[in-house]
Amino acid sequence: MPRSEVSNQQVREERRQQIRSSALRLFAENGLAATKMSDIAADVGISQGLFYHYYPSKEALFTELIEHAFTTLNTAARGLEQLALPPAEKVILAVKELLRGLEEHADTGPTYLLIAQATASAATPEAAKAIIQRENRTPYDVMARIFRAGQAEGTIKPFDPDQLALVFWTSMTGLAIYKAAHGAEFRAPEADILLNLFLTRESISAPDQAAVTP
Amino acid sequence: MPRSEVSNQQVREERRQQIRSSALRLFAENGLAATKMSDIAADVGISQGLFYHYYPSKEALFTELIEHAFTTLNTAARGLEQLALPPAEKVILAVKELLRGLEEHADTGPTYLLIAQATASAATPEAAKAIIQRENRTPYDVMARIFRAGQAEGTIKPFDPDQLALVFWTSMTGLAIYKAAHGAEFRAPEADILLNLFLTRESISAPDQAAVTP
DNA sequence: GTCTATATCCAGATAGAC
DNA sequence: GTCTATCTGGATATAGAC
Repeated sequence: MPRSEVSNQQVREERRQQIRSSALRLFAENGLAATKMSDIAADVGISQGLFYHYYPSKEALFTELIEHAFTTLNTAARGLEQLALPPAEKVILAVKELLRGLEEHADTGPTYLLIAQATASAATPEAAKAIIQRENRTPYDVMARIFRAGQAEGTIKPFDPDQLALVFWTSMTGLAIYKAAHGAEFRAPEADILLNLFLTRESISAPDQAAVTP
Repeated sequence: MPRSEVSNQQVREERRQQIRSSALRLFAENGLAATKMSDIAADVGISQGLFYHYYPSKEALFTELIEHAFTTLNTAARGLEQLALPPAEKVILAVKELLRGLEEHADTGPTYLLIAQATASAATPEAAKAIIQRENRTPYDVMARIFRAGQAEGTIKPFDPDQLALVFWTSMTGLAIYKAAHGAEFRAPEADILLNLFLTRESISAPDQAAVTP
């Protein structure tokens, strides 16, 4: 295979990546319908026509982004579950990584937002809905299992593990929305605040009483 | 004033109320751009043309809904703050009322969602943005003051009150999104789970260890 | 007040030159 | 691969009859 062909494929995939990167942020902030092709093209720095050499339609791009988002999220969730750590440590790691991602990594917030929006909206393309239907429960199930294991050890608070998982993920979604709304001003809360939701006193995260300024 | 004129005005305001009620739910679920005039008209049960006898445009309706949403929310927040109750009791009341509203009252979830979406999206009409700019901080400020007062009494956990307020409201937003996505299946989490975020052990909400099923 | 029919506009997608 | 110009469909908003 001549060098030029390899290079062409590389260039093509890079362009697609540029498009996904711009579109992820725009879709997450404004939704599918309110994001215009002209917005995406302008953000990438290409003409509107050229977009269609990389994706057949706006909906196809959106659907591919949903698939990417779930792959990222569910791979991370399953990886977390299989780490050789006690359950409470997995929760600590998850909260810290998610909050750090929200604050530092440009794609983390948009990824959750895209999923949250697409799940809630009736206007989501059918192909994307099918992916959501298939992949949606994994993060909740993984966290519920980790919470249940921690309760057996006494390190996780004795609430219904499904409800704890619900609160865990909806808190992250809520923070992602807030970040989308407030942008650069956003500072993620201390991990200890959220960890107090889940961990018992016996675990490491008791708040420091001396930190209060009356 | 003849009876018919009074009646006419009443009917007119009722119609506007019907329109707002339908539109609130549709805008909250799908966003401004993805909600078509035909959707709203069909949901209300009127023709598309008739809508324009009650509102001059889709954006004007959206803006009025944003104004209503903030009036409701901020009136409730200020009312809570002025109750003759200890701070911890205000927090308990707020969490329970919000969770109950989310589960039982059709407008509660959409109200938070509409605000969250409109705040995050660049496609929000300018008139609505102005309202958001003016009203947005009130709920956060109110909760932060209540938390601070509770910390002085030792009933609220000694974390940064602004961060506690952030977690408080973003949790509610996240739950509202989840409810929009999952509809009838949604069951709000136990208030005690969220209250554990805020209240110290000295307050009433220690989890019941016996409730765990190992 | 209410509907049907229609004008206008704009966004998604295509065609064809370079 | 990339752009400009254009087609087409559909959504907002208006006009006019009842």
